Amino acid sequence: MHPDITSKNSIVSEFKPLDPLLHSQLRLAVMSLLLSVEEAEFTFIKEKTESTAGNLSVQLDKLEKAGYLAIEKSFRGKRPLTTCKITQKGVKAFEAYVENLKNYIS
Amino acid sequence: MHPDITSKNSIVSEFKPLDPLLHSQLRLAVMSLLLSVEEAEFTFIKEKTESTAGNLSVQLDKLEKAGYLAIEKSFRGKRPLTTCKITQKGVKAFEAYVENLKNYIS
DNA sequence: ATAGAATGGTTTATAAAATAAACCTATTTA
DNA sequence: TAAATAGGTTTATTTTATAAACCATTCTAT
Repeated sequence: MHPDITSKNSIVSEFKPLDPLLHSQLRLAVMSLLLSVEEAEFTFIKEKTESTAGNLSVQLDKLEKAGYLAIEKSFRGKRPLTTCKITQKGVKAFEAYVENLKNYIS
Repeated sequence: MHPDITSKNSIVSEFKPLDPLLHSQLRLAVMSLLLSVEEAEFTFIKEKTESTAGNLSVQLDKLEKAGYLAIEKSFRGKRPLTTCKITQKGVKAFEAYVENLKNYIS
């Protein structure tokens, strides 16, 4: 990792792009939550993030499609149960996001 | 500031809403930049943030309308010159944003 | 047994945002 | 004097975020 020497700039770490998938309040909250618990049910996430079911459903889909979450659908007794876990890819992405973000807020 | 005791929650600082005006890559970069230099020209900001003029123009307007920036239009020689400063309100908002954000990323 | 409420979501529609493209006026350069 | 450059603004387009409506099943109370 040698320093960045371009015609424009000799300093690294200006404002690097922030992963748009993570730069969203609800998705970021979901990822943050799942980093701390490693597994959570839909309704639990919904309560903790104070989101609506519809919004959460959409955002979980996006995170899953990006490979940041693994989502399992099963049943608890007779009722549907959606369980979410963060993936290693998700952890990496989150960490990178935080690193980049620091250059904006420090 | 006593602890938050509601029917829902006895813990403060879950995921507080993030000021949508600041939770935007370009606007956040602009604010960050202006916090460090306290005054900057349009073209300087444009270069540092690697934004297009159109996008920057729109975002500066929003920040000004929110009272986060003071924008002065003048001339340097014969050419138009737009100069931007962060306001106290802007500083406060930025600080609050960062405080809230920390609960998401720590 | 059955009407109504609750659970656990998904799908679709709407509003808001971000971004890019097109444009404008004046100025400088060839 | 035509073309390029500076310094932007305005408008149009694409993405996002969010809310509203919906769906299937399951409980609950009568």
